[in-house]
Amino acid sequence: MSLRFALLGLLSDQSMSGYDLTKRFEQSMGNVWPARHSQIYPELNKLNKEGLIEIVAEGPRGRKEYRATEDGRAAVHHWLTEIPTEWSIRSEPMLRSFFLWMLSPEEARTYLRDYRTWFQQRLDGYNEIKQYWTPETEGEKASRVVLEAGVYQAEAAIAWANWALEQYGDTRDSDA
Amino acid sequence: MSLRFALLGLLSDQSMSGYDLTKRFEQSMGNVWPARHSQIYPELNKLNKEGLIEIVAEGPRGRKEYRATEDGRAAVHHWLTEIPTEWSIRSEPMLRSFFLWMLSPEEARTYLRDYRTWFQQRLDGYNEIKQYWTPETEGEKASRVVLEAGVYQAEAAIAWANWALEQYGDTRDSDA
DNA sequence: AAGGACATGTAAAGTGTTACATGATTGT
DNA sequence: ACAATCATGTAACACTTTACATGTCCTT
Repeated sequence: MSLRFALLGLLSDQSMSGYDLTKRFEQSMGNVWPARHSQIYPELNKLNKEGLIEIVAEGPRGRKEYRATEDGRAAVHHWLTEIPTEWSIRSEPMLRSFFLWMLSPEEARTYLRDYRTWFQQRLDGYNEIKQYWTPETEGEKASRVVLEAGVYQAEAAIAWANWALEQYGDTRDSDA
Repeated sequence: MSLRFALLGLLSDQSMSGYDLTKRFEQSMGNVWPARHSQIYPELNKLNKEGLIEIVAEGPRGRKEYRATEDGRAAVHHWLTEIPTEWSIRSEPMLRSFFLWMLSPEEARTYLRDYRTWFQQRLDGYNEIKQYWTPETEGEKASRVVLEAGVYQAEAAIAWANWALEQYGDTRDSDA
């Protein structure tokens, strides 16, 4: 169900095509809710048939630009306020960490350094965006708040990786 | 693919039945990779047929206790060292946060307070476990390291929620 | 004129959830 | 005896990924 509300929410803020939405998922949105174009396009057609979104413009190459209807925005509001949040998350990096005991200490440290590096790059990317991006729409202002969550999470992930590296016998601070 | 390695990893540390594994997922493992018994039992039968796990004991009510074979442990090692990690995660709470601009400030604050409360309860639970649980097997020692990741992340989530509450006009520190 | 980006779609396979289904054992 | 827990399984449906499929427009 979440994908449809993700699309409705994005189309409540700005009108966009499926192609634009796909890029959005590849960039920011996919960090918390991945989706491919093969899932997005059929869902848009469903939402359109249900009257939750409407076509506001057509462009070259069959491009269709959608925006959420009043019903669509109401559906997002209902979801946010009445439908209980699914709190549990799915994280393969953390799943893998449960099994670090099956690796040699050196292999485990390699994993933890990769983990740290990945989040460090995220963090660098987020800070870059913070520096050069000025949110304009209401949706972008909220995205800016979520971006900050990414910063907090990445910093926590890096701090944990450093702590875990000590547990796995890392004394140096290589690749920090 | 991840579920099979989660099961193989758990059964590399301790022999367990599908029922035991299901409880494991309801407790610790499900925090990072949820799974129900209806997914676990068929996967165990597949792993058994493939020779990656074997039955070590049978008990009352058709209980079957499994453990990973040498091949099974090798499969986990291969996964951890050779198969690239899927870094992106799936988090409905963060997805919802993208759309807080569609709520009234008071509704947004309610969501953020619920968010903070949920992570605070997680954190309390984690600290409780840290206090009374002494890891014994190698797998449990690694789980202890992952538990610490939960602590870091919950603390970061709470810190972010407090920051976000300020953005959404919260001055008091209610429900902290 | 050619390559890359734009643009949309479907089909098949794989993964995950909910609901259905059954029965044995243990503790009170 | 009854209730709770233990214990396993399947079926239908929903969601997600990968692969297939097609064609247009823009820039150099």
